[in-house]
Amino acid sequence: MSTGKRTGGRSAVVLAQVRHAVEDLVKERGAERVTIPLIAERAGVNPTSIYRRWGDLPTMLNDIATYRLDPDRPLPDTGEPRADLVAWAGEIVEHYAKPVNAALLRGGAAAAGETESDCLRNRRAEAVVLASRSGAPFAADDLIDLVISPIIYRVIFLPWTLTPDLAARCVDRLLTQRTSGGQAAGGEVASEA
Amino acid sequence: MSTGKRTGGRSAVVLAQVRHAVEDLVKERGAERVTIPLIAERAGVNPTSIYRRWGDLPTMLNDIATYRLDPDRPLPDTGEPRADLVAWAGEIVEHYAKPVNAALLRGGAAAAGETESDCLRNRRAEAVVLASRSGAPFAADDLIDLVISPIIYRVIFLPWTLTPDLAARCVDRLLTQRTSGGQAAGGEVASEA
DNA sequence: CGCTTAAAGCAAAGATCGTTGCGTTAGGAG
DNA sequence: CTCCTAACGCAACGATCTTTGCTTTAAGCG
Repeated sequence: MSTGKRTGGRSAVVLAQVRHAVEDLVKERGAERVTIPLIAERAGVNPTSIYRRWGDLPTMLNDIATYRLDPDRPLPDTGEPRADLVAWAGEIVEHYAKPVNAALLRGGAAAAGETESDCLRNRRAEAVVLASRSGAPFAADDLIDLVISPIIYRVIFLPWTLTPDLAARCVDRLLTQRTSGGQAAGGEVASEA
Repeated sequence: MSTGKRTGGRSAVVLAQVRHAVEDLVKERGAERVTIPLIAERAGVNPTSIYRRWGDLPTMLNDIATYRLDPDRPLPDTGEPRADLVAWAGEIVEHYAKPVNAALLRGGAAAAGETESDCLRNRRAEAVVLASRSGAPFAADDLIDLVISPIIYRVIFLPWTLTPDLAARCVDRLLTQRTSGGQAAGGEVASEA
């Protein structure tokens, strides 16, 4: 009885149905107008199952928003830094350009705050990895301020301004900045990775 | 009967009490765990009044988050661009460094999306003004990407990394960036101002 | 100082949500 | 194949939340 948890079969099906329903409803009504009974009905699942698995709505939204883009997808690593960064940032833009994922992110934002376990923590962990590659002329904090932040801000508040070139624009700003003083300030933020 | 609306006296008092209650409760329970009856009780006001005035919770949260920092506060204008920008950005950082306002912002984020009437629209309008001052070597979009975004991102997801020098760091990045190609790309975003 | 009516209070009915106890289904190990 | 039990379904209850019709208060105007 190694784990005791059940991962396959019915559980997995229910989970998939619930995720699907959440995405649908969040897309068409906004994260704030979604309720658990609503999701359960759409998913063809009993509300009790949802309550037992997640406890409450913010938790569920944050959870689903977190594991949507990646379990352990590999970071681009062609040896060409700029290309890798653009590819990475582009993935994020592309992902959140879909209204479903944007709405989920907004829901996750509402649940963020005190704790570090918000739905973007994986992204920050990736930033730390990218910034620590040998020769990277920027710190993880720069990646957060210059690449992640603009993308996420636009996703949440100005989704209609998301363009395919946003990733490249941000990366270029990052790489052409004078590494003034800084670079020693990195890693203080996402130290959990 | 010029307007028909009532702005003074009791209405104003109720409004103030409600705002106060919302801020209290959002601070101590998080925007996601606040309900209208709860607010009404804390404010010493009848729930019906709130339902009638705002309709529902997301609307109210967004509304209160919007008009908290400024009706028509004047933008810094000393003639010294860098100082003005740092003062402006500093106001924003200082404002959202208070947990109350950060929590409200998260609630507003959840309600944002399709429409432009989110709780940061006034900030973007200010960015347009600042970018259009004669001689400003940046566009409104740069101000959004390099100053507003990093601040807001940290407020929502990494509030404990908000430091007093953040404003200056962002402004310096803005002013030392090579105005590469760009500067013609401004104003497409917050044209409502 | 009265009139008009926007906005708040009150109370009760209706809808929705979240919890809990118990029976049923089916994953996983032996 | 069989047993054990994690996870789901069902049903009923209690606790909120939301709406609605009516009454009361007081802002703004003549």
